[in-house]
Order: sequence, then structure tokens, then C-alpha cells
Amino acid sequence: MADQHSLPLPLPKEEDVVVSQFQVISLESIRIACRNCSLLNLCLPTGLTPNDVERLDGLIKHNHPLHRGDYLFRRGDPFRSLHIVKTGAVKTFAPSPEGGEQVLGFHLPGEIIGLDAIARTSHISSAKVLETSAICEISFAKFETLTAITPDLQQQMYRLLSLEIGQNTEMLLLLGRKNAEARLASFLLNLSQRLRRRGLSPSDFYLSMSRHEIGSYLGLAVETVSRVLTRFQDDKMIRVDRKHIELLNFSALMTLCESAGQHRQQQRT
Amino acid sequence: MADQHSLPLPLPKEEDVVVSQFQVISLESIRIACRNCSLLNLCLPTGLTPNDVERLDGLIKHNHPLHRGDYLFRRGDPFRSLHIVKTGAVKTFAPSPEGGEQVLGFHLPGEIIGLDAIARTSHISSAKVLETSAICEISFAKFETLTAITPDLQQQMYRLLSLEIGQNTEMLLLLGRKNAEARLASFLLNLSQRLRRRGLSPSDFYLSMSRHEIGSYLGLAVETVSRVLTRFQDDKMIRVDRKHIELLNFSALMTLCESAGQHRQQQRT
DNA sequence: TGATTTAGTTGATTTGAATCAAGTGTACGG
DNA sequence: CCGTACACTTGATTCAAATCAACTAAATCA
Repeated sequence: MADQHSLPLPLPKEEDVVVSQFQVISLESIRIACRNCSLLNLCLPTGLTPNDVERLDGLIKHNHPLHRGDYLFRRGDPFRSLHIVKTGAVKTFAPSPEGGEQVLGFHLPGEIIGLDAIARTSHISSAKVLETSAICEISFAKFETLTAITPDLQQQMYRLLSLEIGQNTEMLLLLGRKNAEARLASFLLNLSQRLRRRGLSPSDFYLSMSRHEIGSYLGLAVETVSRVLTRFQDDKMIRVDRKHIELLNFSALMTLCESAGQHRQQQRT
Repeated sequence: MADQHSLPLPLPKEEDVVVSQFQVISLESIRIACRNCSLLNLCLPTGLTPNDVERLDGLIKHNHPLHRGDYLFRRGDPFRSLHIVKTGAVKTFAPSPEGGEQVLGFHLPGEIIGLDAIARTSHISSAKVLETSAICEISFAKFETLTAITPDLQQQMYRLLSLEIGQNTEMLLLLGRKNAEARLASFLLNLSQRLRRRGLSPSDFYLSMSRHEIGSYLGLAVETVSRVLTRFQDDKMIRVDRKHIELLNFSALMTLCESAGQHRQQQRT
């Protein structure tokens, strides 16, 4: 899905793996663990001493790269480990009985997947790879034991769980109050910000998810997503070419986000 | 607010405090700490040894009862402690610049408030008391230190944070996919279930929040909340009299919840 | 390579819920 | 106890976004 957008980069060797549109890693390199990981400052090890990182590192299992459509886990699977996106992108979703999916989130490198299952014995959501991705896996039981003797790691874990809650809260605000334009604008700016933190361009990127998935995530119909993107382009706020997005006018997008949206404005309760 | 609905119970003494429509506690009793708390099996101490409970207990600060409209904290306040509802009810919300409020959650006894602020220095939401409530307060710094040397408590904390994430996820599903009827039905059943866990009637209860607050929480206009409740009553699924709610037909409500709602049904992505 | 499927766009129409507008009943302050 | 304010209800109207429908362009595959 991503391959056809590759910029002219050194051609991958046979044994190498294309993990995203901008990145090619050798099979050797996926064996590198936390202490050398480029996500050191985005991921679990953030703020840990080199010593602690090494111990954490010992728990991480590096699976073979997964490809578009592969599952990390399915709803109902027993919960045993957390998954961390190393490269690529993953979506989590709630499968509906009729075969449909409600997308719950898109996950970029350094983001942890499966936090909602800690309190349970099995997963309540499913996770699927959007583009070829390298995924770290960490046994939660072992991890929990390690955090019990590593205060910094425990603190970091609280931080991450809390961040997740805060992000969900923002999403509730978005779904509860914002109209279609504000939702799309928020979505694009959020993605942009997360890409920036990863050292990628915040204004020029490729979407690894379909319009349908975006719609599902934002509570909108595909047609609405399409129409609003076109409108944004007509208004010179963005440029769209299929999955390629360029953000041209950040402040206009931000203004849209803040506009209360759907309902003129919140009344006093 | 709750007082006028009180069932014929022994009249409270002058120094006593009415904390909810069904419960009157003496000022003395609010000094009772975790080890005697009726929420022992719903709250933080769940699964802890008596010894650990005692240590946790030492950190808990019991404030004076708060009354309707009192703030636990406001957005922007420095985050220092977690709050736990002991009796009563609390709402959390995101204040909007124009003075409006987007309700983020309603919190019953045993539920922890402020988990979204752990990763930050200040609160991102505000919390206000809906009816006279007793609130436990616990310094997060001290608590964190205690969890670092109490594996069971740490585990419980992970569990609670994860549960919160899972609940938010359900809310995302609700806001993203469900129509007005499904939202109200979910709301009523959710409340019912939480009351049952607390030993209260799951089918006959009083709402401590206004229609406006329900609407804000569910992403609906007040008028819609009112209309749907009336419709439910016409269909004999519930009986409503102001804040008094009786659930008459659980299975009908459950069926409504599951109906995909707004959109006929999710398509494959 | 051409055929078929799938993703995305665009337009027309419908519709569920918001908004606007009265009205009623309950709570509350003097 | 009365008057005012506020919470809630109910009806009429509007509107944003869903649905329906048709079409185009990619992607996939035989």
C-alpha cells in the first residue's frame, strides 16, 4: 500500500523489508532492542536510566514484520502481552457481529496497543496492521514484575495509561460536539502533530488508512469524509491526492477545530 | 436535590449529613477509613491484604462533605491528588470558553476521579459535585511511592487505569455509532448496572444529574433527551417522574442498545 | 493485457436530531 | 405564601449529514 509512494531511496536488498513509505530496514536491524531504538524517547523507555532500559529490553520480543491486513490480536484472544508499534501503522477496532468494524484508533511508531485489556483476561478490541509494520511484543506479566522493582518504569507506565485516558477524552469531546469539518480538521492536525514528534514532515504525509476507516473513526460516512476533504482543498487549506496529504494552512484548520461545530455553542448546564 | 425524594428513614440528627437519597451518615462515620469502608470491594483496596489496606488507609484524607455545585478541582488546577467518591455523585466536564460545559462522565461511589491528569502537571477537566457527597482524597505522590513497594496495589492501579480506558472506548462506540434512543438506553442500563454493583436497586433510582447534563454527556440536545425518555415511557420500557426512573423492560432496552443505530449498520472497511 | 473488483468522488434525496418557540410545572427566594 | 426563575416538556421548523445512486479511477487478478 505504501510502497508505490516511495521516494527515490536506495533499493532494498532482497532480505530487507520495506516497513513504511519512507523507511527501509534490514532484517538485522529489527533485532536491535530498546537501547538502540530510535523510539527511545517516545516509547516505554522514556526517562529510564540506561540500566533500566537494558532490563526492559530483555523482555521485548521482536516478531517478524507484519503486512497489511495481518492481525496483532482479535477480540476475544487471551490477553498476554502489550504490543508496541516500532515502524508502520496499526488500527484498533471493535468488530461488529455483521462483519463491520468501528475503528477505535490509529497507532504510530512508539505507541502501545492493548492497554484496554490489562484489566481483563481477553482483548475487547482487535488490532490490524495498516501497512507493513514491525511490532515489539512484551509479556505483560513479566513487564508488571519489572515495573514493581523499577519505580521509574512504573511511573512511566502510569503516565502512558493516563495519557491514553486523556486522549480518549479528547476524542469524546470531538464526537460529542464537533461537526464534520471540525472532526476532519482535528484528525489531520492530530496526525500532523504525531508525525512531527517522530521527526517526519507535519505538513506532507501519506495516509495509511482508507477514507472508510477515517469515517468510521470519526463517526462520519465515507461520502462525508470525501466531500469535506474536497471542500478543504477548494478552500486551499490542504492539497489532497488520493492518500497523499499536504497541509497548507494550519491556522485555518485550527480555527475550524475550535469552532464548537454541530451545535452553535454549548449552553450552560 | 436528593432530600425531597428520601424514603421514610430515621431522621438525620442535626450534626449528621445527608449524602444521598438513600443514605444518611454521621459525621463520625466519615472519619472511618478504607479498612471499614463499604467500598472496600469496589475501590482501590480491592484485592489487597488487610495490611496493605491499612497502609493505603494512612494516605487517605477525608474532607468535609461537599454540596451540590462544589468543585473538587477545576481545569488548570495543579494536579496533586486523586479523588474517590465515597458517597454521592460527581460529574467531570470540560468547560468551554463561553461558559458552557461538555460533560465527560458521572462518577458513583468507589470511582476514582483525576486519572487523566497523572501524565500532566495540571487538570485538563473540572469536577463538580452533583449531590451532597463525601470525597476521599489521596496524594498521588505518596500513593505512587506506596504502589512501588506494594505489588498488589500497583496491579490494582493498572487494572483501574485500564478499566477507565475500556470504558472510554465504549463511550466512543456509543458516540460514534449510536442514535439518540440507543444512547439513552445505554446510559440507563449502564447506570443501572453500576447501581446494582453498589447494592442499590438496578431498576428504581433517582438521577442526580439534569436532563441538560445527560444530553451534554451523550452528545444530544436537552429536548432530544426529554423526547426520547417520553417515548420510552410511552413504549412501557421505563417509567419517568422527574428525576425518578424505573426500568420496566430491560431486554427491550438492551435490544435498543445493540441496534447499530444512526447508520443502518456498519459496512466492511 | 483486459476484466473485474474495490476505493473514492460527486450529486440528489431523505431524515434524525438540532434549533427555534411556546408553554407548564417545580423549585426557590423573599 | 406568593412571585420569579429555572428545569423540563412538547410542537414546528430547519439543517447537517446519512443514505441512495451513479459514476470514475485505481488496484487486483485471471
